[in-house]
Amino acid sequence: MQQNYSPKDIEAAVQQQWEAAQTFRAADTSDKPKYYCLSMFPYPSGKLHMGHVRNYTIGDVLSRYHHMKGYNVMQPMGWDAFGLPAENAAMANNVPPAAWTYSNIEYMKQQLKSLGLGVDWSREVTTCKPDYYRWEQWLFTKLFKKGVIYKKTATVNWDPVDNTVLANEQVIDGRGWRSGVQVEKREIPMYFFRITQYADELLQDLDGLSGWPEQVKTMQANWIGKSYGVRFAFPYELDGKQDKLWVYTTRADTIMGVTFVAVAAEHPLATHAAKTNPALAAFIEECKHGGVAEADIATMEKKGMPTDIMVTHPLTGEQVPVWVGNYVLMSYGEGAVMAVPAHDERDFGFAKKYCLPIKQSIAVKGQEFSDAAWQEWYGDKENGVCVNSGKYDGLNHAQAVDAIAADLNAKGLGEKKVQFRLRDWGISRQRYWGCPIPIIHCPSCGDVSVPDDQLPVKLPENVVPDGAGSPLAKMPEFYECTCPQCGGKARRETDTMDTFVESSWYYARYASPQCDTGMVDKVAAQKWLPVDQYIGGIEHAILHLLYARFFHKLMRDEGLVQGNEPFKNLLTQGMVVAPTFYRDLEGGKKLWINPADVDVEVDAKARPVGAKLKSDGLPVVIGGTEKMSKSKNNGVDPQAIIDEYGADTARLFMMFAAPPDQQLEWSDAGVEGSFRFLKRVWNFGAFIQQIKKANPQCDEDIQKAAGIYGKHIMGSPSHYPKVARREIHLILRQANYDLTKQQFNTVVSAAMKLLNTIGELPPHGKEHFEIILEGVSILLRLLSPITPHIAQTLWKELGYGDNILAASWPQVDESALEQDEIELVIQVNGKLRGSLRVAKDADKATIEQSALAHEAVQKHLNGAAAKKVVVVPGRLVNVVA
RNA sequence: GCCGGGAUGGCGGAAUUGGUAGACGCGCUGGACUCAAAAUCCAGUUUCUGAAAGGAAGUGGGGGUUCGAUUCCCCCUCCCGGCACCA
Repeated sequence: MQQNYSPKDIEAAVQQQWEAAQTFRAADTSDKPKYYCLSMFPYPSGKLHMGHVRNYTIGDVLSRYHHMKGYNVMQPMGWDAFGLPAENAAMANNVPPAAWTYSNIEYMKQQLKSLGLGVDWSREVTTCKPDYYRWEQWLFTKLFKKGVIYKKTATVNWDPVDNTVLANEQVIDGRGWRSGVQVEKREIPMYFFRITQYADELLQDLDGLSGWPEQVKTMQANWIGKSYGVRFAFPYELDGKQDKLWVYTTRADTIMGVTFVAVAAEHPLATHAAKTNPALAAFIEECKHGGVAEADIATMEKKGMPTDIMVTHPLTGEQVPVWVGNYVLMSYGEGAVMAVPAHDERDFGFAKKYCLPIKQSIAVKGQEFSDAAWQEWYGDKENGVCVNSGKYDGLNHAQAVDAIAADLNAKGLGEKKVQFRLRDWGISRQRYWGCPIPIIHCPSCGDVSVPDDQLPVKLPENVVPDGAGSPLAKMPEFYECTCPQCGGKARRETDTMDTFVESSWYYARYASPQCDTGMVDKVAAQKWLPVDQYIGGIEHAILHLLYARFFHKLMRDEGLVQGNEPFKNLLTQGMVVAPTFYRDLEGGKKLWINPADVDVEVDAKARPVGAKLKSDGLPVVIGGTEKMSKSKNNGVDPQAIIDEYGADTARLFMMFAAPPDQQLEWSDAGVEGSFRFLKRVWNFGAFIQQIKKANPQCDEDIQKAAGIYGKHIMGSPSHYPKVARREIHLILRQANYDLTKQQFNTVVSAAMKLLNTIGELPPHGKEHFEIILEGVSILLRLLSPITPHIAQTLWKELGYGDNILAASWPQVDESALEQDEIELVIQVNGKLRGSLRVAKDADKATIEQSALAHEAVQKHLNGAAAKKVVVVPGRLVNVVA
């Protein structure tokens, strides 16, 4: 065993042992219970970032912990390989996305291996390879025939200069990122997954996901947004024809307060009115400008313009004006809304702006209705009752909705309706680097899905896109084809699928990654699914996780998988953040400087007072602490950390710096602290080995061997063996408890305390030495999932066994925890005033008496009698003066 | 704007879920070792007050419940994630 801790040597050696022994091959047949541990697979962007390191370390810790607990663990890895960045890189470097992607995968795979992850690489999955996406195409054709996939138009961001559809990310302040020109909304045909058909099930099944964080379930439930309301119509006559304008509302009780109706710019009524109204036509044109992102639409200034169309209020018969509003979305609900300024915040603002009438129809007892008071109770569902509402006066929310829905129903103008906020999932993308949609457009047969025997529809891999629409649409050799039904000339669909489709089912593919007879091997899927533990960033809380849950249900309904949910337990990890530094440049721009190139100056109390660039010694501005990103140049390259300190240090720091679900702040000093701890572990191991080389059966030899080192490694001989052993097992108990909570930062704390404790017990003789050996064996096993290389090396070197992964997980010896006397805290009026030692089984009366007799209590009572004494067994006594 | 989180010493964080606030680590200060530095080890380190013993304040801000609140309730501020074509 080397005297000095050299992670480079031991990590490479241990990784070779694992590889040679195929330690992490997951057995399809095993007597042990299975544990499928899945981390969200990476997008192969080029190199690993800290977020990856954090994600995969958490997964590896859980995998190794369960391995040692006796589970048959499967931890697979793969590549979410289709996506927009590959096209951007292709354009920048003139390399086909395929070549760029494959070379990134090659490099990142080496990086993942150097982290020492216990991954079963024989199950690797790459989504841009035909053997993967062919099954996605196969499922598409099944669902298309079933009607779960259908075609309709949808609104996209259109760049009128580059003539291309833009992703929301490519729209900056309403302008195309390359052209700089204002983007427009455009309607194009797309294929949709009918996810709304599963809305109720997706909502209800959240209740069964006890292993998911509440916040994620709440977000998903709100996203699905089930609401109970009323769909009803305003009849109208236009050009001599009778028609109805439909709206949906959850506040039918306010229907008597309607003073106008607002429709989307794309609504047929708006289009009709604009024909004879140039100003309105111009406004509608203006509404087309800007992106489609909901956040932009929700925060933009609410604007509107009247049409000359009037519709009839379904209950009062009054004439109500129709306005066009830029905040009404055609794609949501009916594309039209009733407006009740008195009882809706947005309508109120709109009515004030355009001087539209405000008609109160709800009142809250004891409260005056006025503009000033308005915000307090305008929409009060709980306490409000109808007023100025004729026959509905005095009814509360629920009663009024019932009565109004019944009356609308009787007139044939409406009914109660459950509605979801969730919209169907549009998956067509006008991009090259994605999975081709397996549809053929035939002039006589229409849209025909590609037959099984013609799958996969392969994506050509040698193409460099040019940023002006999909290159596939310019490749006759790709799109020219014959109709599978009539054999006539036809055109292949050139759109590709949303990359969320690939990531919605990869977890199932890992069960049988090489299966070439189906999407999954049903037996293997049944064995491994559901995923026992899924780990990934909180940013995926809604979209990815909802789509994957939806896909699981689709696959279930195809008979491919069993069970209703794909992920039993979910851990959402926080982001990795770092400080930012910059200098102001001309034109308001900023030059972002990497933290590694900056020296921070601190005052006597270690508060940062300024920062200087290392290279020129001149000041830089200290920015905020933000998510590591290229744009803020505050990323720390994990490879540099691994090269300098080793994977174990990187992993240890990641686990120690913050609980897994919270944001993690990068700190160079913290990394050094982690490294220091591992050095101390190593040095202590070397020390123990020295003693063991003497005769460990003999007290004198142990003492002599300890003497060789001059002194024991740390601390003073302050501990009696019984106290030390109790401490060791108390620490272990805490660590085991924290592991069940998946709170790894305190598990690391426990390991540090453990080393401190055993380091303070000098090996003066056999009894002490045996406790130290027990403590070391617990320490190494606690560390093993987190820092596997050093733990394995010391485990073997110190003669505990050949393979620490085969060792059992340490158990608390309850008998070591027992003690005769316990210490109670004494409070007076809830404030700490002293402590009291009592027998562990002392009764309340005795404790009360001793507490009242306590010097500090006497002092604070100042001669008066205690009003009350609260005794919390095993914890404290509170005397109320 | 809507939905979901978060805020505790100079810093990252802990507090077994209503019972000793600040575990563990970083940083800083002092000391040992050294010709010196690094490394390592030892001691101290919430703030104010005090020579000390002690006392007081204190978990983003304001209110409330309780013998007792970082923890529960109400209101507010700031920061972060998501918002359907980034992944």
